[in-house]
Amino acid sequence: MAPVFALVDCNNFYVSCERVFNPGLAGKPVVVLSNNDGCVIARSNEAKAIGIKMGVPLFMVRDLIKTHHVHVYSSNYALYGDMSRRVIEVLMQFSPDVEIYSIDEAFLDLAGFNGNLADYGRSIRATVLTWTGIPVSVGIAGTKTLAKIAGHIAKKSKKADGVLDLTTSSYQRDAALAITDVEEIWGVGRGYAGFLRSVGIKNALELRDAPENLIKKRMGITGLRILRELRGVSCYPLEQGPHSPQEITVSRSFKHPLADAADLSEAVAAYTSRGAEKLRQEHLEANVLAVFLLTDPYGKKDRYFNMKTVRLPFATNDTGELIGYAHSSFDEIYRKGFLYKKAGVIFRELSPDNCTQTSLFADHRKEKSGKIMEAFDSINSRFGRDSIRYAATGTAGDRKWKTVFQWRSPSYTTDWNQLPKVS
DNA sequence: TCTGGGGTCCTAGGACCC
DNA sequence: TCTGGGGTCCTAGGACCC
Repeated sequence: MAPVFALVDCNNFYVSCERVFNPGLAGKPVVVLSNNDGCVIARSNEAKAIGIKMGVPLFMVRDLIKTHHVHVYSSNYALYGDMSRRVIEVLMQFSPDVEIYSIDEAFLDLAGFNGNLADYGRSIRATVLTWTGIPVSVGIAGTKTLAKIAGHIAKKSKKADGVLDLTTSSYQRDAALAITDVEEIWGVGRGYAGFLRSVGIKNALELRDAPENLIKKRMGITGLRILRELRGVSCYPLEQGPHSPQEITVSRSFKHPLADAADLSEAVAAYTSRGAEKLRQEHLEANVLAVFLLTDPYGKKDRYFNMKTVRLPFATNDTGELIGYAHSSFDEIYRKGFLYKKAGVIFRELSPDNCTQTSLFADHRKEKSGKIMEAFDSINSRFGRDSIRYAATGTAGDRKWKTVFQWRSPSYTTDWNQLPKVS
């Protein structure tokens, strides 16, 4: 059976989430910002039309925002994560095989579907909108790369109105490829686009018809796969089921740079603690831990970056143990005299937390740690994150490294105290 | 004079994604 | 003054081994 993929992509997802709970934002320019309200990471169509670019630092568009009365929100990941889960739930009703690709995108396997695919796509779009309030676009094709292209056109084209099926006509498929610039192709970023343009390949149609060896030479196996997917040969199957991460990172920039080891080691402890929670959530343990520190990468002078990686004597997800190792690593890379802008912790070589055979000593240690961590997590899940935490993550009221969210909307769906009020 | 070759593992860096 | 966070995969090169 020939594969058929539908890509369902939430339009301007974070902005759409804000609009669900604040309908007054409809038709108005809206942006959502990154951590510390640093950059614009989501824009409504109106904000795009004004010329606010993706990823632009807030201070560079202050004037635009003021003159056009743009509504500004800090990011609220608790809200977006919950809305994403709701969208996925709806999609599950349309196919038993759904791959959650990112917070705002999913692939559906529609290979077994008998009927009009475009109609089915329109039904998906209408249902998601009714049940969650989130507008989506749907692209349907024989490979994931072609489905991405279909989705992209579905979103922009007035005629498509949110849904495009490229499985029915090769004429239509070629037309879609011809209007897709190389930089819009999934897997082609700035580097590859520069190369492709330098050899005269400007759009997806020209890439599809390019010689394999030319592409292979400069873009490796990745390039070859893109080319084949454009030709309709599916190279990326639907990936389903519980996926286990290869690594877990927790890192943050600081609103204001930090110099003191005391502040930085608090931040490192807090990131380690958050990372350990993620490990336990995934039922994983880390065998390797890395800590890194860096100064302002945009700064001209006194730049510093360092990372220390250590292999742990036992795989663990115990917060206290991990903080101990993280602090030793931190001590090795911290240098007095620099202004640090960011710190982070990475866990690697993750193994399942159930079946590690170690030693008698380790088994005893693990049993104790497991019970403590279980209690720790259940308290925080019941009373909110950080209801209890390790003293190493800071006890003073002013933890200088804390991320700033000046314009955060309430967590309408995940916090009893912040439910929307109807009056 | 003539100085191998292949495999594996690890790491760093590049490129890309949302 | 003010510039996010968290991932994946691939490749090249070095170390090491036989």
